[in-house]
Amino acid sequence: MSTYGQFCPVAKAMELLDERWTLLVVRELLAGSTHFNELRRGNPRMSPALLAKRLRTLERAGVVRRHDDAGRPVYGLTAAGEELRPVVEALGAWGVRWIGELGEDDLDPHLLFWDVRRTVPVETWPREPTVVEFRLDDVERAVARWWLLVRGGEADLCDVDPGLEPTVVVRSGLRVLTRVWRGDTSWEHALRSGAVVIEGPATARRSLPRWIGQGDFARVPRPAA
Amino acid sequence: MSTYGQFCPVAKAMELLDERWTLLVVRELLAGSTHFNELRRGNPRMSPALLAKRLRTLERAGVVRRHDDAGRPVYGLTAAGEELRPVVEALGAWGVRWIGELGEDDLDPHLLFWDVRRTVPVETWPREPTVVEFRLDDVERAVARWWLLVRGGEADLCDVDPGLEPTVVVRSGLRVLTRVWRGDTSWEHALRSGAVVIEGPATARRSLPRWIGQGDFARVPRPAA
DNA sequence: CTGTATCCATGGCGATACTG
DNA sequence: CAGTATCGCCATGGATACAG
Repeated sequence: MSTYGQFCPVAKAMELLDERWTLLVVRELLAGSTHFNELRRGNPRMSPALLAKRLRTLERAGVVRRHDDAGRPVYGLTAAGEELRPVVEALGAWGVRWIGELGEDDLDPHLLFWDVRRTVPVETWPREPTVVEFRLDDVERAVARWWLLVRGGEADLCDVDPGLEPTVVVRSGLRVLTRVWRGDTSWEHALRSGAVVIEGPATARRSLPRWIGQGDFARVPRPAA
Repeated sequence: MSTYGQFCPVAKAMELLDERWTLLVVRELLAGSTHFNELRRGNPRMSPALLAKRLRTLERAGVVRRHDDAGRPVYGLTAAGEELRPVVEALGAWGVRWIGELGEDDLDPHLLFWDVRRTVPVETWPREPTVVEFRLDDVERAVARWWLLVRGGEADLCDVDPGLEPTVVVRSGLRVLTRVWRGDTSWEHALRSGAVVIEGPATARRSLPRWIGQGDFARVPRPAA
């Protein structure tokens, strides 16, 4: 962690927080991840060594607290860490407004559905077990099919067929689905244009946009221009 | 600018903003600096080459706009740049609350008085030209004496004797004065303890804390512990 | 005053493999 | 599952000098 040689609170904060990946680890903790491999899943391109290093730095800084739960390490935010929420929210709100273009490299089905799974409003789903199958038509076959399974108030994500008949099937391109999730476009618009197609019983088809919802920053209003 | 391979708005924002110095340049622009050397003054440890590079990156990203004013380059924030104010404010508020300890290396009289000069509430000062001399007793002589000169609604900073009789003289250590400025301690407490001493006519002595005031993040409440 | 040009050292970090 | 260990590259950025 290198220094700026400034007493300014912004500079002191950035000495810790401007290191690569640091704030994305905090974002994962704010989103509720607690175990090492959960944090890895939220940041798949981060090497485990680097994640371990960042966690220790954050712990030393008083942002993260690590404790053991029956021998298993658990990471959580301290009060100081929890107070980074406004920082992360301000960054996300700014990012969704002003960094709209996504490169091919920014698209990742695993990250998308991982985020969907943990954000999905399960309370709006039917009481009976419900399976939504996603079929991405513009990615390699190995990552083209995903299943979101909601039952008993819990959401599960599978990348292999869970063997249950899907209630609805969603056919889409990865980019479009990602843009809908970010709120760059609406479910309504994506469906009307045919970029996203939902197959299944009429009521389920109509309900699906509300079942899935959108990501945390989707409701941030966009610049007029 | 390296990438994270994530569509998350926080990640997209950080691809731009987590590069070293970037947000401190934005901070300076938010504070009103417009010329290259003003930006350097606010970040004296940044090399000019790097500042130029950051400005160009920010320009490409649509955060900074550069235009010429009678042949002289002027930098300013776009709408996107101006909207980084909440981000910088959230970072500063967090930093002043949770990164309280300042190393010796964080103390810099030039940065301190540069910040004082541009923040000072000139409207509270007397109408007649007023000079405050600062004498730092714990730094090398070359940077131990500073003069803040307010007249005609303008504040000027000198590091050499301006030749005007000072209205008040403030004697202090650099660390204490920095802590008062950041709001880590109050003027009242610093004066009562004798860590800061004000010399001059009684009315001016009593007025000085309000003349100088405190830095932008000083009023952020601190953690109870 | 507003930057460029050049050089160089460092260490950050990505990749991979491996261990308790 | 939860990390260490090791390696090596190359980009970052610090320092300095210089130019329009």
